[in-house]
Amino acid sequence: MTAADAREPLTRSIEDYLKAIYSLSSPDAAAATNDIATHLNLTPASVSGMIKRLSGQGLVEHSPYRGTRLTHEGKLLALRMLRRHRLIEAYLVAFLGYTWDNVHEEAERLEHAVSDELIERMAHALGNPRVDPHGDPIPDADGNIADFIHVPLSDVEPGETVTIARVDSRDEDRLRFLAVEGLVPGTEVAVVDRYPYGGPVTVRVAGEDRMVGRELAAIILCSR
Amino acid sequence: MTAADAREPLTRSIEDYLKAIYSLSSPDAAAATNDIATHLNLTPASVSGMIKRLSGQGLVEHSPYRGTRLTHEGKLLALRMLRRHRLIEAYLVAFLGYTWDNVHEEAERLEHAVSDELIERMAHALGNPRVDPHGDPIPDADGNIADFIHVPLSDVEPGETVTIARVDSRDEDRLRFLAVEGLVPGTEVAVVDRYPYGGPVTVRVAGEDRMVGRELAAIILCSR
DNA sequence: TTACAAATTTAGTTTATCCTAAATCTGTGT
DNA sequence: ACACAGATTTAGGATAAACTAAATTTGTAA
Repeated sequence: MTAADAREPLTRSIEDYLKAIYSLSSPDAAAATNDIATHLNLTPASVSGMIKRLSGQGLVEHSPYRGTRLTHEGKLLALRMLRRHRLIEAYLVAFLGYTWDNVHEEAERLEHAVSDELIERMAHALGNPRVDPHGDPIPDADGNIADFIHVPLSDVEPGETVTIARVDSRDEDRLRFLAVEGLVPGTEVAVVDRYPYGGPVTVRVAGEDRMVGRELAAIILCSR
Repeated sequence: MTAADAREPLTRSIEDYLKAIYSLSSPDAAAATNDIATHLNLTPASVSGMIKRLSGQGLVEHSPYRGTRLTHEGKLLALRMLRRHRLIEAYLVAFLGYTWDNVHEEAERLEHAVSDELIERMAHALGNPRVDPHGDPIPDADGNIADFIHVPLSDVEPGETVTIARVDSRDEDRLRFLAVEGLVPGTEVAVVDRYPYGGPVTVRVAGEDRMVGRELAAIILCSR
């Protein structure tokens, strides 16, 4: 049984549920109904109803009151959506003048409308990138996704030099601010100092010292 | 009252109805319910119901049993969809390796998902083309559409030389055949002979004589 | 002019997806 | 051990957009 088997058509709504459940569950924890509802801006009651249907379609496993996790098939479909979303973002930034702070919404709509063929053509035009403009890994067409190990900038010890690999936020204001500060994936930063108790981190970027608040430092993921 | 005024959100289905009514009506003739149904692959009863709703939204005018035509606002929205569809087709062919015979379906889905911003970015990347890969005129962002005057190849007199401007078909097989024969927009053809009673037309293309059946000749629109 | 076939509309359902309100479960703190 | 807050599910609707079947209108052919 693979994701390519015959199955009822995926609606936009189902695709969104699968993505949400993917991002809210982990190998050890199932996704909570309430969290899914918050993530999708729906009421918990609506989510309960839909999960019953997804479960009937074999896309999720649901233990009442305990949470929901994706089946293998559901996970493949979720990864397919992730691939679409991230490739679309990469394409829009590379070829159509979008910036990393304004691609999310566009990709959110397009990911439901593009064909597999178009996605693969975009991937080809981009040279099969491994990450999107935020540094998020792009699953391959078979649903394999790289599992990079990153450290939040807020956890890097003073004295260390790291490279920004990924920024974990879709908030337009934060992303614009980070771009202005030069804190984007690929940039090398040296941690100069770190104030205790949630204080800011001082980093040296392109020869200049900058202070980065803990809230931001926590979403800037780095590789050593 | 312009199309930019506050109005309920356009659903995919409404957008499709507006396009269908646009293409099935003319200044003098309203679109027939049955024809809309055929065009959209729905039952006439469904169309009747939806037309009532569109009428309530001020997008169409409906005289029961006599047909439906677009209001000014409805027409602007239909032209907006046409612009989207045709620019998407042009973009996919120019930048992503699509061919004129396989872009239609992809554009049909994307046209409902793209933002105005993306459309204008694609238009810019293309250099604001006036026609799509089939030679269909692309409305501008204000809803103005060129009204080219063309002659079907089947009506061109032997001895005349014309340029193919537009091909009025979305059928993949026909389009592929025409591409192989070199009968695409921009090509100059000389009509050598024309057999009576619906017989084929003989044309000279790129130094070679070809026979074109009337069915095809009728959808090949030419300018003199 | 009438009678009928074709076109259209109305009436009544269906399915997907959402909602609110009410009922039920679960784990934690005393 | 148990009571309660918070999480979840169930029950009962609403709306959008289809459908089928039945009723109605229209134009045309005899």
